[in-house]
Amino acid sequence: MIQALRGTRDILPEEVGYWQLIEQTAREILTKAVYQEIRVPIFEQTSLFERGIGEATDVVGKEMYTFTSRGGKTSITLRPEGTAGVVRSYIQNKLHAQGGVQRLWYTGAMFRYERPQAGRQRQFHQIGLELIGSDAPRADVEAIAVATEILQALGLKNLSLDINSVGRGEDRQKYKEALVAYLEPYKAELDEDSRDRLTRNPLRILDSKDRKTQEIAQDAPKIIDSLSDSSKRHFDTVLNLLTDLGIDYQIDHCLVRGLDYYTHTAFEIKSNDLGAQATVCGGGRYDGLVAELGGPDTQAIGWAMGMERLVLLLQQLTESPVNTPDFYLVSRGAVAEAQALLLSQKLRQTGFTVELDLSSSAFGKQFKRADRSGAVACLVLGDAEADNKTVNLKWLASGEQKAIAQAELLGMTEELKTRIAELRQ
RNA sequence: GCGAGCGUAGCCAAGUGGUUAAGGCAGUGGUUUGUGGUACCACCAUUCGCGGGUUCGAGCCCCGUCGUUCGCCCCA
Repeated sequence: MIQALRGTRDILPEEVGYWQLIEQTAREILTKAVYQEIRVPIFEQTSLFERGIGEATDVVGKEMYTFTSRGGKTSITLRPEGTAGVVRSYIQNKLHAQGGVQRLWYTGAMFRYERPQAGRQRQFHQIGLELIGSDAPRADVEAIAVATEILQALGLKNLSLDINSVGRGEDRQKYKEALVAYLEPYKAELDEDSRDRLTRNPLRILDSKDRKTQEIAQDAPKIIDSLSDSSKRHFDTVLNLLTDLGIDYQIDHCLVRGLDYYTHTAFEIKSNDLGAQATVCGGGRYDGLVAELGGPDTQAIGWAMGMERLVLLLQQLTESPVNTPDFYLVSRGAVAEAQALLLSQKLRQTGFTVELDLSSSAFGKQFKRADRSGAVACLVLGDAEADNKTVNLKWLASGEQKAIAQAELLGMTEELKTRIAELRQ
């Protein structure tokens, strides 16, 4: 038997309602904030991610699905995240020439070669937002606010917003030096990974889960103290505006995100109800990325949410929304079955959901299936009804039924809709 | 890449070396060939992920392998 590859999975009908709910909710809120959907390719030239995300990052270093195109010349990579592709498109299509800011959002599959675990897969799905062309602190807060609105609209609880500023390039360089200077004397006591990172990517040491390393990191210099005045002012303004909007946050001095392009604001929204992979939404400002990828000097901020993780949370809260029919059509006998088929189509055209039993089996069997389908009402068509063009309308909850002309049934749409809506309560 | 747990039917499972592999859900047929939800009856794994080994005998023990889950790393 051929199975789905490790780290990929099927989203079956019983689960897909959650996905549709998330997509629909996000789409509504994003649309109200006048974000426009953008759809970009699922694979790109490898160098886009190498330059955009950073060669030293884990994502680029060991997690990308990279292959050579058939011609043998181009190195191609399945996108491991959404921002790089959107920014490439922004530059290539000269969206900056339209002036002002671009408010964009996207959704789709991302790919990273990692060991699967709870809330982590090799093919996973994100919904993300990019607000390109503003360096205003209000942009940071708008982006975060839209994220929290979506999460709130989904009814998710126990979420917390962690935020930090990683400053701009110069700030970070200065901080890196201070941090390395502080850590150097403790080198022997750090865990192995952190020792490696001392030269390669010292900021990430702050994030280590090793006990001893955490203790040492506690007293390390804070990045905030290395920020320039303007960077500090930006961060303070963002925090004040969050407070104005009533959005709670914790400053996490150790929050350093794994992609190189982040500047200034970095944030994560986490849940207590997930396993080790607790981040539901992550993002930040990326003021240097557009220029780095060959576009004009342009500031921007964005985030991405992990759809699988949202689904995990929703599953804890609600039953999967299911599509149950208004009518289940029971029929038997050649003429009756043909009429039932036609009737099902006409009912659909007037706005009902209709399931047609295709079995020709005994009425008893068909009623049993009608029950299981969760239908509100049954329409019964046998030889007798077929002869005089009637149909038996049976309300399944009460068992009440009556014969009615097919033409008449099709004319009482509003009355039926009201009745069905009542019975669905 | 590293560590730990788990693989018995479509799903949930009992079973810890000794004849025929419990049970439940779902499914199919029937009691009931023009009326469902309840009830009752029947059917539904020659086989326990796969390969090898130990043994008179293996779902059960051992080795390998594949899959899966959780964790490390990293991130959504």
